[in-house]
Amino acid sequence: MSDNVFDILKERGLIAQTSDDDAVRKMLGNDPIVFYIGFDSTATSLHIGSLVPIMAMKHLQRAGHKPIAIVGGGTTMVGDPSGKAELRQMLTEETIREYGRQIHSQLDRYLHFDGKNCIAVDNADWLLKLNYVEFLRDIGRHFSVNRMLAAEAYRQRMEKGLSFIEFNYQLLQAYDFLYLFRNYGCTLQMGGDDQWGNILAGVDLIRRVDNVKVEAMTFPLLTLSTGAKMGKTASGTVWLDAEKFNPYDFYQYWINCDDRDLGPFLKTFTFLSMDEIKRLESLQGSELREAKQILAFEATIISHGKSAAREAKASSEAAFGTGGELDGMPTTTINRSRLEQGINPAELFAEVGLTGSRGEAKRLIKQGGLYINDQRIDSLERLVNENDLTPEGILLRSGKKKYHRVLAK
RNA sequence: GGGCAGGUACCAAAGUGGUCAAAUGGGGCGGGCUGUAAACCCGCUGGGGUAACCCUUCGGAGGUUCGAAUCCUUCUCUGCCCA
Repeated sequence: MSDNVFDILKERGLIAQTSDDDAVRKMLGNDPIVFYIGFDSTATSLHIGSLVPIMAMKHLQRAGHKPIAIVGGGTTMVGDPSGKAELRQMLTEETIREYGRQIHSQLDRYLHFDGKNCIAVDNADWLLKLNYVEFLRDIGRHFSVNRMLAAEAYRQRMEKGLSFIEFNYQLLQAYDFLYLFRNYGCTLQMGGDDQWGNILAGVDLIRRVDNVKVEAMTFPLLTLSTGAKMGKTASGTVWLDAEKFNPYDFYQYWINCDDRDLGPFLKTFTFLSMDEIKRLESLQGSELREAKQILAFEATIISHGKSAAREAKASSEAAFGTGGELDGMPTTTINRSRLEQGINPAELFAEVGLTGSRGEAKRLIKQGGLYINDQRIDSLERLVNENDLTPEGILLRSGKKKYHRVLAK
């Protein structure tokens, strides 16, 4: 098999479209190139959806190419209408900066910015300085409104309405590419397939103003076999930040994936060899659990490191099988005196976040959905007290698989 | 700027003075069956309370009324048509 990273991405199903397959393959097979992906600063943390571009960047990085990550302070101020049903909430400049800082440090964990072979830039640095009229004359004139309106991304929005600010997003993203091309020699932009239009706009722009052919590549948008969008669970969005989304829960997210998603997930979210992946995919029935454990372990290592992954794995095994330590389990420590008095379980479950409210906890108790140390709570009268305290603490469970450990001090 | 139609819970969408914490569908959650999977069946789905009941919610703010998601005023946002 070829060691051209293009072929690796292709084999893993990570390529949706390119501007020119042969040209892209050739450029990736030769000397190191500079490429970029943009990340919006719309939240304090990236979520699992950003993992696809991150993995792709890592693949190219491993092959010796030089990544640039744009943390999009400038473009975020405008807001990308692609794939959005309506105008999204406008964030203040200050908020966007703060989000950008956090996202920058997260990306750093994956990519290790060194300021030279791997850098992060904020497009606010150049976009905010643009002069409006000058920009219109130099850049705006290269964009055909007719053509933009024909694009799927905008056509959808013709129904719901599209504000002028959003309509400009594409110009700014195209300009980013031009800027990076001129200042960093960046010749390839990648992104999710929903970005195809925006990315191509940049390719076109560079061809028109600098008469150079640069390239574009997009990744397929991962949807689950159930049709749902990836990355939502009962505990909310699957964030990449360990503070916002516990590594144990992260591990469980992968364990709980649908059988049908296993193969694509292994290819996309781990660096396992294709041979190994083929072996895992061929497993049948309950053996698939083993494959899911490997998926979960590998994916957790990439995002949270080896020791967190080990803890998560051990806790998962402790909760669902035999043996293993519970140390990676989300844990809350409470005052021993409260146990001595006895705690209303509804209160405790709500407090540790296993249920959204006491009312919900009570409902679940009535439905037989809450457990203490794997024993169903069968009465609203029951209190949690010292007798429930095991050497491992008290293991609370909501439903089949949401666990939380309580320690007393 | 003018005219019209709208803003209801996570989403979509009923409701047009009390019987509305608000139909229905989706989603989500719990139970059963399983493999920590899918499909399927049953149940739940604002907060507090064992309960009676209390509190908060129908774009925002005022008002009418014994009583408002429902009527009035005003503000605001969105869509459509005209300019």
